[in-house]
Amino acid sequence: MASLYTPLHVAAARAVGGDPKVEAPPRPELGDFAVGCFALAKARGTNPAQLAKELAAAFQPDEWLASATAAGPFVNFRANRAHAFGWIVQAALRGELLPRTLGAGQTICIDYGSPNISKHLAYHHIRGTTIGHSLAQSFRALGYRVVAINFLGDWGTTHGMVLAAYEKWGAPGLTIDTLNDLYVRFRAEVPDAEDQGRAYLKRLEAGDPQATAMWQRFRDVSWAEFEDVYRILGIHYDDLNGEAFFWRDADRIVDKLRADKMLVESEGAQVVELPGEKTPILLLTKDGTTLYATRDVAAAEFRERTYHPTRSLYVVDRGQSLHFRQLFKLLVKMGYDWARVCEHVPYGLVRVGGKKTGTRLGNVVLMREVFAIAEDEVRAKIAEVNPTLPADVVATVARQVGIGAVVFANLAPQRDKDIDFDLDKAVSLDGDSGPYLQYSHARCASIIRKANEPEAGDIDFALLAHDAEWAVARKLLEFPDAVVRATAACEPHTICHYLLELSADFSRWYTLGNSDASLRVLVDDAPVRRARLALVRAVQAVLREGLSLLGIAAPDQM
RNA sequence: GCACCCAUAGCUCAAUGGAUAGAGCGUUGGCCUCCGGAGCCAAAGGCUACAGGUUCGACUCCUGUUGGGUGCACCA
Repeated sequence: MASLYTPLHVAAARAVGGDPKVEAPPRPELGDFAVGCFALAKARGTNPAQLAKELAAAFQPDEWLASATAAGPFVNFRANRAHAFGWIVQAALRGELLPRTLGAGQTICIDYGSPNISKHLAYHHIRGTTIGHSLAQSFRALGYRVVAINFLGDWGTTHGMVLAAYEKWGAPGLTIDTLNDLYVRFRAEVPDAEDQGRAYLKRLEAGDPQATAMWQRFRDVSWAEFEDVYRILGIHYDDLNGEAFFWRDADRIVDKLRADKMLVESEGAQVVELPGEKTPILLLTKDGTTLYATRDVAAAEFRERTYHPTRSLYVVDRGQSLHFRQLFKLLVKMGYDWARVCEHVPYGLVRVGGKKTGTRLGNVVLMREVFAIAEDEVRAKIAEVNPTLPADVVATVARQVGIGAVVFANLAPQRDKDIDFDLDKAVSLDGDSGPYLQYSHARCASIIRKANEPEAGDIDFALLAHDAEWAVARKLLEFPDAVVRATAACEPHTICHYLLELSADFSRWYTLGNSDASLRVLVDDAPVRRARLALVRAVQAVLREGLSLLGIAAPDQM
């Protein structure tokens, strides 16, 4: 089950036999594909270095691979470049580098974003939102059916508190700012805020029409603002059933647990003891109001019943690990064997000043503020380096590139890493950044614009003789592996780093033309120009799709 | 107290158990009468927190220690 998504990888594996891993050698001068002979030698009871030597000696060149050499326990293969170029460019242009049917017939539920209503979208929300969106895009690209779920936090004691605060003080117009302020003030000034919140929740769960109408308005106001942000980020949700959609299931769930003798009363609340857990999981308060665990059970049942997913992902910060571990154990205890498809996909905190942020902690940085600053940075940069860009293009590009910078900065580190919020870094346009990828793409587009010639039918790829050109093509071959690994491990950052490498290889090749005009793409020699242009088109296609998998736009100029 | 996560260049981060641990930022020095310099090249910078273990091979897996972060019943 090695990662063999191209005919060249398959050829290398076949030359060795068995089911080997085909990887890139650490240095290109060693070859294009490497296969370690450790496992095979062990199976045959021979020495890996000796086996590698024999395999290299027995190697017969084919249309894909030109030669094989043994290097210690590795066999290194060199591609038949001219033939490989043709396949790579064609596959890239047709969008066939990725295994498009890998996920055929499989459904992936992804719960991500899922903010609380009546509260700001803070900067730290961007982490889970962008990770989830990138995973959704990547699974879709591989042919999985994806259900993007926004499990809106629109029920519970918190919202009882906002309603109670509104009743107490009112608000100067209903916006998410005024609602957020109500919540913060209520917690700060009312000693028994939580009790009052629960009392109001009880009214909601009893069907109080006034309370329900008010709650609905708060939800609508909140969603309108969230939707604006999702539009900017290019996110579309398939399922918007928030917590409020599920609280009515609590009675049925509790009754079932009681009938199955799992429910225990502890300190007046309804709980379930879980194997291996010191603290039980709470289902109902002593007032009888529902708790999030109960609503999560209902939501999990709904997702299984409605979508029957092969994987059901919860992209939620690491702070909720314990909750999800308990939730999944509860599902198992309830006899749901489908609970094994549920996975918590945790990510590290976005810290400010080394500390966790939160509405209650009062140290939130707003997402829209960071976006605005990023856009300003881009506008300033454009004024400096590309002053002739038309004003309407500037407006669009400033947003695309500004957002690209912020999104990339959040996707590039591994999920588990905590991130310290650093404004300069989040909006950086230089170095390993979203704008660098976008810039590489825009350069490709610029060359193609300037060439102004149709994609030629007959291309002699043997004319691409420079190592820098081959390095680019070789890197294109790694695109499928980067995307498959991203989905398998739920780690979008593998795509980020792949695209940085591709852009770097492209830029290196491109820059050769600065000192040696014969190495430029747009040379007078028509056959050479056509071949190089085809390679540029292939790079552009992969950059564009790769960026889309990250949820980042790919403007043609910037 | 218990649990989970993290520790790699001055800083921010990479590295499917494999070959000489790589980028960016910052520092120093180069490269466009330009196919877009938001770029490229080069130099300098490492006992991969520490100590053991597993194996042909460990930044990667296991155990312990230290340091930091986050959770641990009526918030979500």
